[in-house]
Parts: sequence; C-alpha cells; structure tokens
Amino acid sequence: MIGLIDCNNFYASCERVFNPSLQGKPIVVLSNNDGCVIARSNEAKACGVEMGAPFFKISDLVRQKNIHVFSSNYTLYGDMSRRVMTLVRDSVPQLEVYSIDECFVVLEGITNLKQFAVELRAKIIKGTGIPVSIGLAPTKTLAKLAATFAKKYKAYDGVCLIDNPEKRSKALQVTAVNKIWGIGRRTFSSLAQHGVLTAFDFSQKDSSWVQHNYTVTGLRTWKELNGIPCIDFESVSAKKSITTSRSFNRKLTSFDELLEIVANFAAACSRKLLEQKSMAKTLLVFLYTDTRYAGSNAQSNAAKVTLDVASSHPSELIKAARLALQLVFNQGTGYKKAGVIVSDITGVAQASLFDVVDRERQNRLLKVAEQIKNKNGEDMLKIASQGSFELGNYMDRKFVSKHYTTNFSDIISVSADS
DNA sequence: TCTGGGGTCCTAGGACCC
DNA sequence: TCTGGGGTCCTAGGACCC
Repeated sequence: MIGLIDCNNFYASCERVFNPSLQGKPIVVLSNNDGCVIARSNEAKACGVEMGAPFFKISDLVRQKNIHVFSSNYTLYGDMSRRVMTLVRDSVPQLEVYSIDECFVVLEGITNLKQFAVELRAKIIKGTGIPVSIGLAPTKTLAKLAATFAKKYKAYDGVCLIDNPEKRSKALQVTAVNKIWGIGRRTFSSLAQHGVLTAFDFSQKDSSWVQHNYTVTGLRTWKELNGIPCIDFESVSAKKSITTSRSFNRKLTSFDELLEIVANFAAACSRKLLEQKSMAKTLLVFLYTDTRYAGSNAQSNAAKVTLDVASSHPSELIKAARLALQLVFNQGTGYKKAGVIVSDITGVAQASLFDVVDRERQNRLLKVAEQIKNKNGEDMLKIASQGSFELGNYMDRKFVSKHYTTNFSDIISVSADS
C-alpha cells in the first residue's frame, strides 16, 4: 500500500504554529511581492477567499472579515517542511518527498494500517504543530484521492483508506474527474465533451480509447485509478533543471542593476547545484516585461549559453549569466521579472580538450568560501559582480513573519505570565 | 515535367503539478 | 497601481542523415 501525507493549508499552518492566537482565525499567505493568495486557512476559505486571488482584489474582504495576512516566508516553511519529513522518514521504510508539503510513503508488512497512520499523524502534530491528512491506497493517484477525503470529511479524523474495489468505486463515483491528480483543465474540458464527468466514468472507459485520446499520460492515470500502480516511486532524485527567478516591485531599466540581480540568481543556482552535488552545462537568462500573463502574452526574451565544461562554480555561472544578459538586454526596456535557469545537469563533468580553467584551484577556493558564513549560515564571501545585492530592495514583503526556526535573533520567547 | 523512404536527435511549447 | 516561483514529462515538428 502507498500512503500520501499532506500538510493541511501548509503555509498558513506554519504561521499559526508560532502565533497560537491565530487558532480559529482566518489567515492568508501571499506570494512574493505580496501579489496573490497562495495559501489559506480553512476559516479564510470559508470567508470566500479564492486560491490565487490578487491581493488588491480581496483587500475589502480582508478588512471586513478581519483576515490575518502574511507575506510568504520560505525560510520558515522550508525548515518546517524538513522537520515534518524527518519525522515521517523515521517511521517508514521508504519515503518520496513530492513537494514542500507532501510526501509519499511505502507501507509494507503493517498489520493495522489505519492505526499506524493515526499514530503517525499524532506524532507529526506533537513534533511540529502541523496538522496533516493521510491517504492510503494501492496506487499514488488513489492515495492522493484518499487524502482529499481525509482532509474534507471530519469523520475520517485525518486518515482515509481506499483498500478494496467497493471503496474505490464509491470514491471515484463522488469525485469529479478534474479533481484527479494528472487531469488538468484542458483534459477535463475534452473529457466533458465526451460525457466523462466523474472519475468513475473515466475509469470505466476502454483503455485503448484513453490512450488514443490522452496519450500515455492519460493511460497511466486510468490504470492508477483502476488500482494498477504505474507511477514509480522515486527516492531522492537530482533535479534536471534549476530555476531562480523573481518578479520586481517596479520596472527595471538599468543594465548594471539587472546584472547584479542576475549574478545573484546565478550564484543561487550554483548553491543549489552544489547542494545536490551536480553540475550544469547550459545556463539561460530570461527577462519579462510583464508578469501578468507570464509566458504566453508577456513580451519575453531569453538567451542560452552553453559552457565548455559543465560546472557548478559561482564564478563560471555568473560569467555565463553576464554573457546571456548582454544578449537579451534591450536598452530602454523596463523589465518586471528576471530569472536564471541551469539545465543539462550531470553528476560528473566531461573534461574538454580546450579547458583553460584551473579547476583544482577553483575548487580549493570554493571550499574555503563555503566555510566563511555568518551565524545564520549565510555565505559571507561573494563574487564582485554580485555587489551589495538585497532582494528586499526589489520586492514588497509588507507582512512577513520572523525566521523563528533558522535565525537566532528570531527565536520565539515565552514568558510565564503569557 | 518528373522529386522516396526511413530514421535519429533536438527543441519549443503544451499540459500538468504544488 | 497592484496577478508567484519552481518543477516534470510528453509531443510535434524541424533539421539532418543515408
């Protein structure tokens, strides 16, 4: 059997852990730049706050209903996530971290699954303060579905099992097909035209019809819904591409300013590469003039640079980023968003005949630089082109909470009379 | 005037996810 | 005025080859 452990309203719950007076109150967490809503407590959902709603559009509602607003604090959420995952890892033989607030687990040889899950759930709440929902089923897709039931219906007490064909049919019959993991908007509207409305309808279709119309991806979901596991369990897998990007609170027109930003994004990519012990051969810099319809309508521009030798070294990635920026940057254009993407990632670098970099020396330098950190574990040594960059200068984060778990000066204090 | 058949590799973009 | 950031996988179609 497979289990899915899903943290309830994760970001909102993280804020609540360190501010218990928010218990039972509506909370929303905003995206970077305080742009739109990316997490809501149940109370905020009940107030009618939609997921993804632009903040300025709900400001009246926030005032009327006295909703507590937070800017996102990824340092805090990332650390809380790590704590939850560690607790789960200690209890199960195999775990796959699927996202910041979810993980899949393999449960073999456990006699009372329900009991096991109930205890795990209690352990997570006790250890972190984060409430979770647990779904148990023979496939990942069904486990996801089970977890939504566990979350939605109080009677389940946070744990739902789909462990026989009768429960499976019942669950699929009461679920709209677009609520299924892997069925998005496009596939849903196409399915609806064929009269397929519930997950059950979909599961009863002929497999060849599914494959013909919705390719191997659709077929995989179909099999999973019918209890045939076909989405592999991945332990820790190295990322195949790594992105660092941000939207700004204003339009930037200066090349030098963008260079400093892009250099810092490249340095962040370097850090992420080093963390997973890999190197990238391709680096791409993109600039958007607008973020509202990012991708399609935005007037976007990107340039790709291929390194002679795959690298994770900040100075080389920054050099490549500068080159790429020179290619995309347009004098007189105002940019609202920028990003660096590294890809073509490998574990080992293929040496080049024409390599002119002294890699031995470079690695020694990197090792020394890694050791020089401040008390919060941030790097103190930087490459000159990173300047005195502060992301905060380009972003709005009016409602940000403290770094309770990762910064000594933010540690919560408890007094006897409170 | 007439212009094959079969294959590989790469990339951009779509669709989906949290 | 103000709409996030970071991923994965798949497919179609172009470039190229013999």
